[in-house]
Amino acid sequence: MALKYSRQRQVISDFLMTRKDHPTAEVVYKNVRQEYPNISLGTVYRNLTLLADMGEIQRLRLGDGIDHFDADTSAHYHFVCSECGAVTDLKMPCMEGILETARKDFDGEIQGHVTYFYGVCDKCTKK
Amino acid sequence: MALKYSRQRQVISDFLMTRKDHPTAEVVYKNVRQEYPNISLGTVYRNLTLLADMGEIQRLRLGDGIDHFDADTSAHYHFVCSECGAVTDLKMPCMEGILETARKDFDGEIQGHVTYFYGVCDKCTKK
DNA sequence: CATGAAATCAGTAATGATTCCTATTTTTAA
DNA sequence: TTAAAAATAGGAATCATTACTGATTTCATG
Repeated sequence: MALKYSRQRQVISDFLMTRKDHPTAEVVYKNVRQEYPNISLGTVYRNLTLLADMGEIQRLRLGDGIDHFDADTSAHYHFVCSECGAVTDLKMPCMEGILETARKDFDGEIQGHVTYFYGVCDKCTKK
Repeated sequence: MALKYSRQRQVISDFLMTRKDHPTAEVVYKNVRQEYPNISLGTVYRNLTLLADMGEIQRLRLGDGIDHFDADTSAHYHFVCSECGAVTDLKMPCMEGILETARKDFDGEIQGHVTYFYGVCDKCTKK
């Protein structure tokens, strides 16, 4: 049960910290493999899940059916381009009080919320 | 290209209107099959997609990796129970101005947003 | 009413992201 | 040093969904 060090996990974590485009497991795999050719896709998935469970990274589910990962674990919102699929950070502040609003008239425990925005990104607009 | 009537699509649409629990394609399939035993799962998927594209129903992506469908196409928010997976409507008003906030400091066109809440539902809290 | 082109269907195969399995290798506490 | 626990590579399995195909249904037009 105790977590042991693993070179692979370190490399995955390091890689994710260099990226701000919220890559998928597949993208992580392809990139990490350049430095670590023998790593397997299963290992990438397992470690991404581990890191997310530990709270060291964030798993993003943005409606495209593919999980994206973000080394920035602070609360912030994302934008997804409907054309190219690019995911970018938004600079808007986290909505305070939204949970309070949701809790009104609701039986049960609301713990959090997920919000993301969609549309056409800058690059795709100019095409 | 012109849409033609189909009994199957009618039955699927009718069924969805009777439900307020946002069923998945599989659940729609199992229920519709009681009235229409020969319908195939592919037909259910195709028609749910068709209805969603026409704007007659809503496709919900709530982070559990399975699409849910909602005959209520008005803008409203949902709650997902992390324990039992149940999806329920929230009575809170749609957040106005959230798009305006998001558009600040962003190049590109923001068209909409997706928000859902998660936690433990009333029933699961009491177990 | 007849008819034929287009849409839809049932059934099944294929896809794609993700998870599971197993024999082997790595980590690390004692 | 060593042995138990954790992690790995590689591949098989899973599961939601989509694609394919030959047969059936719909419906505008004659």
